[in-house]
Amino acid sequence: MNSCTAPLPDRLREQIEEAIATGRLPPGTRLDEVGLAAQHGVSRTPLREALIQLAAAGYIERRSGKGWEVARVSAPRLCEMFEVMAELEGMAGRLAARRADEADHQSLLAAHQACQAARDAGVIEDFYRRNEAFHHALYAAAHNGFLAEQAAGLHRRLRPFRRLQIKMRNRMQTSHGEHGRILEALRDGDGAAAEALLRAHITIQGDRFTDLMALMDRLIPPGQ
Amino acid sequence: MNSCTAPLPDRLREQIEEAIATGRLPPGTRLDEVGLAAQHGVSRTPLREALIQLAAAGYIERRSGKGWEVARVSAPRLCEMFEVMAELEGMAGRLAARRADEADHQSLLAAHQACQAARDAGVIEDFYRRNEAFHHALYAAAHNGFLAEQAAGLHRRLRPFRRLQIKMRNRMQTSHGEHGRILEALRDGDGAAAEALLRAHITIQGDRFTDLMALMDRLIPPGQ
DNA sequence: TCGCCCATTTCTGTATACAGAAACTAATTT
DNA sequence: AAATTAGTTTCTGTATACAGAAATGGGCGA
Repeated sequence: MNSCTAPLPDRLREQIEEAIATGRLPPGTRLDEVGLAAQHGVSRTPLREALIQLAAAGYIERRSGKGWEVARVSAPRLCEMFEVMAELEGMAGRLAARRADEADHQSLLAAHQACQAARDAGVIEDFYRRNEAFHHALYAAAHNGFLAEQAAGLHRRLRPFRRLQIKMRNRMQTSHGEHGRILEALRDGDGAAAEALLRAHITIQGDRFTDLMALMDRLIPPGQ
Repeated sequence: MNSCTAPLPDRLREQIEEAIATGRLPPGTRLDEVGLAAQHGVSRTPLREALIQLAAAGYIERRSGKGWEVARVSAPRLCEMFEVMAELEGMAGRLAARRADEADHQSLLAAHQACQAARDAGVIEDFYRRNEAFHHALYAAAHNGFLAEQAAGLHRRLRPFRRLQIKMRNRMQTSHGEHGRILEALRDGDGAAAEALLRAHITIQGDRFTDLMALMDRLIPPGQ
């Protein structure tokens, strides 16, 4: 069990983050230090470190003296986060259009084709992972390491919601089509087009907004 | 001494962050847990919590098993961070231009006039603080809480470098002038103009880039 | 004189102990 | 019967203890 060499707190953080992302720990869940520690077979010290890091990333919140709870992401808050995500993606596209080298274009194309394969196979989970890889390739192509970190972090934090989104009917189809047009713009070195396409690709609007709001109810527990 | 009611780790974090920002703990400084704990009169536990939070925010880095050290911000890295900062500021401006209400405009004007007073008095430290307040007013006017948090965090992290910048000759003058033009664009509801002005206001280019690079040498210790 | 190896020491990572605060329960009073 | 309060219990925040790893320094050998 302890064969993994990664630091203990990091592993705990990943496990808890995964539990939050998959909904096993829904928003508002109270996190008990002793309970979680016992559950993971460690003492409170490394577990606390994991919780502190999760709180710093915004996954959980600490109510002073009252313990930790999984962050409740309100609908307006979620819109705000997607709005920032759209901006970062657009920025990455704009920069990638003029900075991407041949290797970057290759990575993007490979990721795009992997998405296509998953779409054709109809395996949502595969498409979901490869879609993430596509966006990471984009961040790399922008050649701004700090932007890549920030964008990847926010992308990761929005994971559970995107997961819901992508299950919507035809979302795989339309998403893949948008990726294709983005690739074209990048190939043409058209930064403005890439930026606009990526903003639109991320932005929640119209039906997709309503869909997401409807789906959010499934994530938020009845209490409060 | 212990009259403050803020949680102990938060106070430690602020103090250490301040020490890093002011250069009392220059990049590359090794941070010793027992030493810092003794120095602050606390045990290692709350101090470790502060260090974990600082690491999460990027102020310090942990080399597994080898302790902590103040993050070395390379010149390219710094450019990347300013590039993202420029994007966030531009975004805030674009949003503020169409979302700001009368109270927001009042806050911005008040902050602007406070800057003007500090500029006329020639007190750099005052101008520095009020400049920060101006930008915070801008974030608030954008009416995106998440953006405000992200922008404020990055702004804070770039503090030491902006501090150096602002000491440059005439920087107070030009900065204040730019603020004035930004206010006009916001008043006119001209989002594109506000975005462009704020991008340019933040972006490091030309002489300012060279200035900053020259000044960075004063921050980076001789070692390595 | 330079390099290598071993012992010592320091420091990190983790576990545990303890005090104080918060939450919960139950009993008593209005 | 409902509300309030006292007692109990649980949990957080902090301190301390301990083991293992890394860094340091001295001594020995080439």
